Amino acid sequence: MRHKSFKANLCPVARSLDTIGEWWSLLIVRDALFGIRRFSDFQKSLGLAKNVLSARLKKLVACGIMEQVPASDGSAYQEYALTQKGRELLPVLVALREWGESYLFSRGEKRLQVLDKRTRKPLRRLEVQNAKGEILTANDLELVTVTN
Amino acid sequence: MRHKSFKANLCPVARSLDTIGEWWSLLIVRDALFGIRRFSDFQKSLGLAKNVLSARLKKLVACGIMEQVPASDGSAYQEYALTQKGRELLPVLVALREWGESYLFSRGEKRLQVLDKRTRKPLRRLEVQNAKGEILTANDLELVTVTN
DNA sequence: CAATTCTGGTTGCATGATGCAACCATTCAT
DNA sequence: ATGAATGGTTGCATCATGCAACCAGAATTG
Repeated sequence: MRHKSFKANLCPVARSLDTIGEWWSLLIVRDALFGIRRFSDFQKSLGLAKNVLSARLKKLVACGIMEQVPASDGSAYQEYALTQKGRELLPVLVALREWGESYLFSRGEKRLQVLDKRTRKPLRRLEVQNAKGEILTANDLELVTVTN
Repeated sequence: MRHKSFKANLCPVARSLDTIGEWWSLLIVRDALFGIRRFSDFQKSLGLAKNVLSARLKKLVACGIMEQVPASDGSAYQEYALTQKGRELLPVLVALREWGESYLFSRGEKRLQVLDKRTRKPLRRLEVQNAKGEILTANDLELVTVTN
């Protein structure tokens, strides 16, 4: 059943999910952020069906999140690289990672963690803040309709 | 076709998506963060099929993201409220919102924006930072396997 | 109090999404 | 030249989603 479209939705969350909310899309972006570029490498890393991978990559290219570029090894193949639009999904992936780390692993359970490459230290935790840097919860927020 | 399970995945992103990556789940959490509690209000706000809403709410309760509580108006009905685990999805929703605001609306197009209720000002933008507060890109990150 | 409406679901079914496996054309390596 | 690697496409079965109808209990209205 075709998903309901949020393309015309006033809410940016809904529009984001319309673009990257399908099963597998964010995992493809995650892998691309960590350097995967080849069709077969995405397929091997994720273990998804090639027909679905093909469809997802096509959509990510069509949405401007990824682009196809000549292979970096000089061969005749093409690779998939994130655009700036795609790279700016990093906070989404990091937020998902932090929530998952906090709540979806048992103590002592093996997991993949992200570190700052240079310092080998964990990242500072993402916090929702106001303009002055005060940490906010959902209760501190309101929704308004704007046209900027 | 049943989605591949990421329950045993070492990556927290994959585990998060296993829990909240189904179509509609994050929009339900978004609405709950902004105060919706009743089955019919979720259904009206989102416009999704009642059978899917019912299944999603059941899963969110089973995963400990939401709980069923007596209705706040004293009637015999139940409401759905986010747990702390659910409320801590706020940065995920804010990150999705920011990306969507940046890339999925045309200039001048009407949209819903989140403001700090007290100051009426937009939020500070989420940034991926290291422990010292330096802003990082994906190129500055590495993945390691840990057991903490 | 009875009738009607509201609420929170459950059920049946059709369409599209995902998973699996096979197939195929081009490119690369030996 | 041959076989392997690469990047897909295709066919089909199983599940996910959307739609609409149905239903039981609670609440509201006259």
